[in-house]
Amino acid sequence: MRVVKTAEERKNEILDVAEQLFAEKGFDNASTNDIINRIGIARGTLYHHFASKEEILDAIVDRMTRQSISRAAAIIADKSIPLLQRLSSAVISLNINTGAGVEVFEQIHRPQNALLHQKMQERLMRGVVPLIAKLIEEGNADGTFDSAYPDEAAEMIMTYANVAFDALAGITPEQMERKSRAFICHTERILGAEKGSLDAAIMKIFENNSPLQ
Amino acid sequence: MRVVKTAEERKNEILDVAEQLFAEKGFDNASTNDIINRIGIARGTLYHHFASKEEILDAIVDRMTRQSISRAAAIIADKSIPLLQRLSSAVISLNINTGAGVEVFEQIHRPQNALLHQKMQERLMRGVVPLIAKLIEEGNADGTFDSAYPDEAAEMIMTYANVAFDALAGITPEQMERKSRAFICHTERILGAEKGSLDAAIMKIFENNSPLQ
DNA sequence: GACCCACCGACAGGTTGTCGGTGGGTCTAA
DNA sequence: TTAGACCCACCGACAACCTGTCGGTGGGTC
Repeated sequence: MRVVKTAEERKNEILDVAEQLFAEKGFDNASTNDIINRIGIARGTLYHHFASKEEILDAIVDRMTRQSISRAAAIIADKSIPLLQRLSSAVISLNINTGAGVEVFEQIHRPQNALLHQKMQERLMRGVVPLIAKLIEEGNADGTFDSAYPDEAAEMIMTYANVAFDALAGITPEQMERKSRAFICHTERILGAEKGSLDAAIMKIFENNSPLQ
Repeated sequence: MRVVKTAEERKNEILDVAEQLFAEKGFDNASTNDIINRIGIARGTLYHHFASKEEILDAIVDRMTRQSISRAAAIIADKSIPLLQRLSSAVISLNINTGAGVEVFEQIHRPQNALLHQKMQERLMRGVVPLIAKLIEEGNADGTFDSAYPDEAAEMIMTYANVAFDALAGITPEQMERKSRAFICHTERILGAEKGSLDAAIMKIFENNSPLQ
């Protein structure tokens, strides 16, 4: 029996299942047959809504990053929060949670998902770096920071955050602690912030019970 | 007429052609048929020497990175060269030339080669970061640097160098200049080196006519 | 009752990896 | 010096997938 849905409804259904499958098996190993079988639609239906498998991937990346970026943008724009706390919250929000569930997020970093990972990183970077750079300029103006290269500083900080806090598999809490401390220290230095100032801001975030969103 | 070669000879032949093809068309778009046709061997021959297409990719990554890493290691170990110059030379040598020709190197960053790129980066990082970290410790001891986290500092610097100096396509010389200056400035800050000290060291390298090797 | 568009599924043309068999080169023994 | 045995690089047909195409169909709406 043929089930008809609106294009948008069906598209989202396809993206949901594809996201699941790409996370489970990797982009290369998950086939379009897997997708249509799990949904129960025909081959032609899938290709009626998406021109190619890669277009499905792009749509997923779009969906996943859009949410993260707009959340970070909201944090950054909220001038009622102290500058250093806005910076920390934004960076943390991007790396703790990328919009999807944790299992999905964990699987992204397997070699089979290199393409997905690269596309997500590129998209995230393109969206967030300019926002962070603005924040750094704000800090330059009020004396919190002393950075001659706000854009490049933002790029370096975000790049490292993205890459370094990727492969968390099999890391001990002590290693994680050290890694985080090092990241904070280096970020302070890059921005020319007072030593310990960022660290203090982060502490304050975690004192409030809602570190994110 | 059947041509017989030693296993090693044939393996290298396969890797040479595969490297060419992956660079030309990308890992996904270059098929094993392309490889065997260009060489003029049968399907079975290729799979007699390599268990899978991915194993071929791994072997190529291995070959390409091994050379770069050992060159950087040689520079770093040469204590007759001033510390700051060793650091600069090593980092530059890794990013200017990754062992292969320029055309090959340029193609690595296209989306189709995400897997190759990721594998190369991981391998390069794993090989080089410990060496740079040792160098930083050396600088800590003699007062050139002041770094509480040598490993993480090395990781951050190398990560950014790898990622940032990847997508050079369509960048103007001015942008490149600015990007490089920013990178040098941030590296000095991360390492706690005196301002301008790294910059001076790099200038000296380029005064001698042989900046690399 | 006509029209639109989501849906269908067979099919073409490609892919990777397998497997039983073959023959060139070498080593040994008569 | 020659005959034979053996090893292993080589072969190519084949199975089992894969992605993307296309002419056709029917449910819902106007």
